[in-house]
Amino acid sequence: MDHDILRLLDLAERLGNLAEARLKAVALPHGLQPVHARILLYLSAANRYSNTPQAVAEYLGLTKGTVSQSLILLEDKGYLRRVADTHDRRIVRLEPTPAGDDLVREMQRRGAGGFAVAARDLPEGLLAGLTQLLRRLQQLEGRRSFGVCRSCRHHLAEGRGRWRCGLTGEPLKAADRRRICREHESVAEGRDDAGAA
Amino acid sequence: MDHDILRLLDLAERLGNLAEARLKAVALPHGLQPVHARILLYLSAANRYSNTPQAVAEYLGLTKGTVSQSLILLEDKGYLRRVADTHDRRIVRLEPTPAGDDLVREMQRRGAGGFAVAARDLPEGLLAGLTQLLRRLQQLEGRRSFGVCRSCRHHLAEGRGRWRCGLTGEPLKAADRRRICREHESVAEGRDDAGAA
DNA sequence: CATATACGTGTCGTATCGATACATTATCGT
DNA sequence: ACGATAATGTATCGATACGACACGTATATG
Repeated sequence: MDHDILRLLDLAERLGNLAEARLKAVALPHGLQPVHARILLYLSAANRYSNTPQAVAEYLGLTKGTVSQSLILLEDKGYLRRVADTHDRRIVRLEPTPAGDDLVREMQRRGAGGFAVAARDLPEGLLAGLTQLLRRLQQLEGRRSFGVCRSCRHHLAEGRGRWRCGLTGEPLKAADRRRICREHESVAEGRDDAGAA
Repeated sequence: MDHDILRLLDLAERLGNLAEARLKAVALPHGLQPVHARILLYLSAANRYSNTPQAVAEYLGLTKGTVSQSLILLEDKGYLRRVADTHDRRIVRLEPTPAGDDLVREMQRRGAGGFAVAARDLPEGLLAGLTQLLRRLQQLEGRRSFGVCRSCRHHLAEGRGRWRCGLTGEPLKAADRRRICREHESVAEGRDDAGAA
């Protein structure tokens, strides 16, 4: 059993290497490194509570300083812009520019190209199983889970296609529910009983 | 479908990050970086055709130059030793010293510690599915698969607990069959064993 | 209202990794 | 024996990641 988890993590690392190599091939011609690509990809999927430098650092497991430098580069190249928050003036919001959105789409297209064939006929619960594993490990390490809004324990359905975030009280649009949230908490596994969802 | 593979790769990267952080915590007190730890872990699992600097570089997706420097450090610290090959004197074999084996065991123990709980009750085919995916992607990228000997198309059973490698013609001991081989090729298409070992 | 504390962000200096290019040595094919 | 090929090692260079510090803002406390 100990060996299984180790082999899983080794597989994850090697898969990650492949993904990074692919990302690099797409990003390098634009003068970007894989890290920059990952930041842009995250920001294109993050919701309005989660598009700050701090959130980027936590998501990718980097320090603020490291992220800050990458953000400067991305802004200089015109792939994202900083927007001052209106309510809390400490906070800087990061929004991909149209050029940034284009690049994200290109990376998704060329990143998936060819790979999609390889992903056919894979076991049903692969995605769900991996997600579950990641959640648990991140909880063990005291890190945020960064799940999609819809799967959060604070996500409230109010009927007739209306939803609300129980943490902030704000209403949620359909598109919001698919985005990544920094405040995400798993539904069933708030406690450490590790019960299968 | 396109999105599924992208989410899978994103999950893999994040899992890999966690694994690397854990590895770092174990390796740093010994004056080693995560990369050095991964090299040592690979060498402890590689078979006699696959314990060369070149193989390490291919397995981890690094260049020879990078690996060469890490090997110097690992040798200086006494965790591995270089052994000249008797038949082909260009080749240098890398073998963990007893101290290196100890460190590998410590990393396996402390790396799995705590994580093993998280791996309970995961879907059955998770390991096999990930292995299969990795094989296919590596084949697409023209990279070697580095599977375990037993799952290779060159692996021949001769009955009565005797096996042979169809590529080199050499007989295989039981322990050899569990090791990672650089010349590994998948059996047919897909039918890999994830090696419940 | 004044102060103290916490938080988010950005900057600078340092260490280390990873890649490219080149040099060296050994083996293999003819 | 000789050129081609392959594996390894070395040197240099760019870039990333980290840590410590500084600054402005928000929030709590009296």
